[in-house]
Amino acid sequence: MSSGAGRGVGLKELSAHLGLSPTTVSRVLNNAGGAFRIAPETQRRVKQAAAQLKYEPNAFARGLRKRRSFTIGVMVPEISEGYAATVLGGIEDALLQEEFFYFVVSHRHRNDLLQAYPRLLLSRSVEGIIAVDTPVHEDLPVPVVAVSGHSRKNHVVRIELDHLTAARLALMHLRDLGHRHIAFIKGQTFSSDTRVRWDAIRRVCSTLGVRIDPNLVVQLEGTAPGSEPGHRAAKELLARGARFTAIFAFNDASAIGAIAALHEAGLHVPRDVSVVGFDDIAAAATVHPSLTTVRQPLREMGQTAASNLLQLIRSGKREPAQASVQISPSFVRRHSTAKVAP
Amino acid sequence: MSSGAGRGVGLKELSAHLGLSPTTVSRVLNNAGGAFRIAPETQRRVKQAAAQLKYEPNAFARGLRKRRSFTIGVMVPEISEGYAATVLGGIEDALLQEEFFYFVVSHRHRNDLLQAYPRLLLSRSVEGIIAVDTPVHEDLPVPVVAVSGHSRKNHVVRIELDHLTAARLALMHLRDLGHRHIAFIKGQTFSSDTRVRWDAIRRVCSTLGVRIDPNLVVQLEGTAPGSEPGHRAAKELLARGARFTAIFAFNDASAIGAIAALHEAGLHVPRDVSVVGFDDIAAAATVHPSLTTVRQPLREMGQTAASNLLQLIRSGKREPAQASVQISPSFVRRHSTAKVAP
DNA sequence: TGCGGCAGCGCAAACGGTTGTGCCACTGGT
DNA sequence: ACCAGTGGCACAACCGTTTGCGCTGCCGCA
Repeated sequence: MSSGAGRGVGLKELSAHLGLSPTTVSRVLNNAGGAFRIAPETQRRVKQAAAQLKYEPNAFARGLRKRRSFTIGVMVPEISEGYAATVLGGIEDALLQEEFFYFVVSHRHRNDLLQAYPRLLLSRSVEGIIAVDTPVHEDLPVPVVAVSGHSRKNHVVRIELDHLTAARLALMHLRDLGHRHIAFIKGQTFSSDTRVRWDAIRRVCSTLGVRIDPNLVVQLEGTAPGSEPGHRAAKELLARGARFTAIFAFNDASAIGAIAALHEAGLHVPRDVSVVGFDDIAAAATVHPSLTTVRQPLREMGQTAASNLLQLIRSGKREPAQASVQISPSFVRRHSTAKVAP
Repeated sequence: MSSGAGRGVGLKELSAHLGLSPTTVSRVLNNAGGAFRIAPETQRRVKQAAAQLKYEPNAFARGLRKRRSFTIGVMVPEISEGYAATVLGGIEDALLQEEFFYFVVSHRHRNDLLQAYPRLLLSRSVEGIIAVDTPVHEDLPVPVVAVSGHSRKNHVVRIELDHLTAARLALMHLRDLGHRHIAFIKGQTFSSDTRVRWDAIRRVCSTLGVRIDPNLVVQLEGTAPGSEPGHRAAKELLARGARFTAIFAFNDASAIGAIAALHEAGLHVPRDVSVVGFDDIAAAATVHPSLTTVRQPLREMGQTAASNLLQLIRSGKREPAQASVQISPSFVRRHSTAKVAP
């Protein structure tokens, strides 16, 4: 009854208990002690009492007054998918040591949610937003960092893979193994990485002198998750009858589907056809044969996104120092690629 | 300049724009209109202006006054792992239609974080907590729902798989295929499901008349993620030299590792040995041979957890109506099991 | 004409902290 | 003995919404 009906002790109770004003207690606990000349002995008493009574400042009141929430919002297509979850892991790494929390929302490509969520997040007073593989339409009053979202907005920092290096890693590997007839599985049109990754492949191919046969290029179709679209794409490739000794797939899931299709056609991987994936998802190491792939350091991309956002928040400026941060892919050689048969 | 330095319009600006008091506007927007006799025409004007000026109430001020946050906290071991991410997807399904947001924290089995996070979440005024595969030590002043957390706390609602049915599905399948010598891979001691799942297996075995040979029981060891612990466990099993025709693994990851070990030993799956996994992770469908497994409906478990928590929050009582909610597993038959050779 | 009643709205005090400014007492210099 | 300077703390306004209560008219009834 004495300490009120609310949960925990408030600044009122604490200061009454100490015989001080809320002002003084607040100043001590916020370390305004230096600037505001509170007696060292008083500071000691205050801190001790706060610890003893387990005082926790009310986040609402503090946020209201200071106009800070120490919270950011993260928009992802779907949290349950490995891509987003891994990036979130990296985001969390960077945030929690700075005492920041985050809200996550999955828009599932629904347009109404894509419109509504930024506003809802803002009404929750987030201090910044990270958009993971998500387009940002509106101009927002807080800093925004995009991971793999190729937004044209010029005040949005983009964290993106160095696709040129990625393409080079895969294609040089295949070239060094002797492959000359390489087939490509492009991503679905709605996927934000499709275009930029394909552009990179074309540029690297022309640099390396690798010819791209239009007859050896297929595209993933449909929104089905997993390996099914890749399976279909590879079947179409086989149906065309053109000769090829290697496939560079858009991602690991489609590479796995392609391998299944090759097996069904009586072809052996990697003896008859080598396959290179992209992403290095968990399954890449466990499928048979294990997948040679270009690894996207998703966790690191999340970390980079979060620390960049925190920097923008601290600086108080919405305008970033640099509009884009490139992340380097690495190459994971496993057992789905081999020297081309003589 | 006119609308203030703050972000977005506030109740002040909106009411000034309308020539009304903040009181009236607030009442209309909160639908206290019926009780508080606001003219229908006025209500219309208010709502229209609010929509037009994109007014969003400040969550801090509202939370401060109403002592509600419309936010819950979710504790998981590690957000980037598929298990947690899938459960989170279900949680989100149930929360967002109720206008609730959630904070996620990953404790990574670190004891200091396990202690600190509940307090931190509370200081953010969460109205409830969902603990996913996470022990809850303290007695918290908000409702708590545990997913696969074998907590003894009696005021915590547990959402748990019906392990008895799960064991029955797998063991009846193996029995019907003719298997009599079944090996078991138990989970790591720190995993919360290990004990309860093993208990279920023992009970079902005795019901079905299946003998458990202690020499055919091994245990996962180490915190390494992925299939490595299962690989080691299966090697030990083989080293013991006892005859078996099937393995029931603790989870899909260890089943995949076990299959690799069997292959290395020159055994064919499923011709020589059948393998049943648990969970139905994404990789289960893509490994070779694809994995017969007991599917845990993780997303549904997340949904159930969230809607139960919301109910507790609404009721204002911390004490649940029922201490435990059982979720039914299903059985996914793929290609890692076959009839025992005659 | 007087008055009760109600429809329609506003006043001001919360909620729990932070912060610009002011007040008091003491100290030391001259 | 007087005043300036400073150390140590408190006053009160403020952040943006909600909410108990009260105020103003106008209408109807006697």
